[in-house]
Amino acid sequence: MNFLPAEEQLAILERGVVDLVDRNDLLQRLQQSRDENRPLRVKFGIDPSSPDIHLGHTVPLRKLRDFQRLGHRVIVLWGTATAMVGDPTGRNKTRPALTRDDVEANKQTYRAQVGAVLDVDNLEERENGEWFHRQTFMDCVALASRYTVARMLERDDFTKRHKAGQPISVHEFLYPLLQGWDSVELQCDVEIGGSEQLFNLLVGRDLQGQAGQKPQVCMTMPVIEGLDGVQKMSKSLGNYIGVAEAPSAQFGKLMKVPNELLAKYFTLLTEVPAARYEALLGNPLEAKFALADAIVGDFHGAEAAAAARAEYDRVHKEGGVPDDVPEFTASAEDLKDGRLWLPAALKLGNLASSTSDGRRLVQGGGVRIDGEVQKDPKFALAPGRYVLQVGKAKAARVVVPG
RNA sequence: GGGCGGAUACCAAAGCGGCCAAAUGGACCAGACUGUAAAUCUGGCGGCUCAGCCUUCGCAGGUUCGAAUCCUGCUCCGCCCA
Repeated sequence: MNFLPAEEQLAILERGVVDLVDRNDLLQRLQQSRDENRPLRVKFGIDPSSPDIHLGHTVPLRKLRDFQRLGHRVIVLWGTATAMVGDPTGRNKTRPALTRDDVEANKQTYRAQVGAVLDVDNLEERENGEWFHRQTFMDCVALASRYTVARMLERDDFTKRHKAGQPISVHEFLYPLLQGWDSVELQCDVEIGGSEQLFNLLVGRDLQGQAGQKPQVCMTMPVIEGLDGVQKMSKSLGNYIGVAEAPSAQFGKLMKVPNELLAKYFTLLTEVPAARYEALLGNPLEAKFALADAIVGDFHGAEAAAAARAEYDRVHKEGGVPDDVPEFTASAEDLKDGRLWLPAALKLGNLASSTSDGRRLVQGGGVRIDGEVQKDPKFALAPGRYVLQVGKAKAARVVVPG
């Protein structure tokens, strides 16, 4: 492996980074790694606590890919043990307890999706269950003795909760220690995490130092906001863009990203050089097309991206009907007098959550049949084939049997 | 262990015997305006072929012509003291 000069590597690795503890240390290690022709060990922990990954997760994954491309050793650490503890960072609600089976199942789906960013053939995969599942309670006590309450309380969210009189469970103090211990077990040179993870990453440094290892470099990446532009991207908030989603779905969602977030999305989710996208930002619409092109192209290829764009244009510019409209056929018992009541059709096609909802949408003028607005809630479809649309993005094809 | 307070729709939060499917705000959905987004305005936001009806206000009973509102028990949660 021929490593690039350390400074060049650093320039690539620094893009988009929030915290880097510490920069000089990283530079030196890169230098040393090059001199000794030894790749750095770079850890990223994933708790398989939810089954899907979205663009937010890809931010650190992309950083790992940078490391991977530069010839370093990327370790994906599956938090099979920690997922069961639950990371309290930034949460005000207790996570639902996961079973080992849940964790394993989530891990498998995650894994497939991680491949969308990382070269999975060139990856060290580990699980912290390897060591934590076999340790005893006394090991846990020993680990807990390595850190003080005062230091734990330094963590921002602990401080806040403590001051606000909100409860902090004892096991929540354990989480950073477990995560930090992973770094000791794996002898990491670098650990990557979201910016809210900084404290946890720093605990790893301390524990490594105590264990006689050279403390790891900590690198944190920004947490990206989702489509609402306010809250961090997350599946449960419904403001996410999934890695596994279809090209047209991703494209459509990317076009809904708030303008203010464009620069951030470009930096963190694409490789478009800063000079290029900054020039584009003057025209947010064009910039957004470029963004969607880049990202969809990344996951699905340039051709699929172009097709998604063409479809987007057709639907949004010309008021056309999307491709791949799901089709469903009404059954005899859905019909009344041989016709299908429109609100019922909307419900059947998942365009409305209930017939009441469907009725309201119709009355509100949000429903089109073959492109024509139909505002009569009593309207019923005669036998035939129709395209039903609710708003711009939602559509379904219905077949009413004759 | 003792004392006090609370549980209302997706969230927050009014309501405290009929005028309550339940104020208000946020989120969300649709419409207008924009070829993106934002801002603004409008409508909607339990279910039902719906000018009407049905099921909701932690859970289970009860009092009343009538309960989200009163009573009893239960569950859960928060705060304070120890």
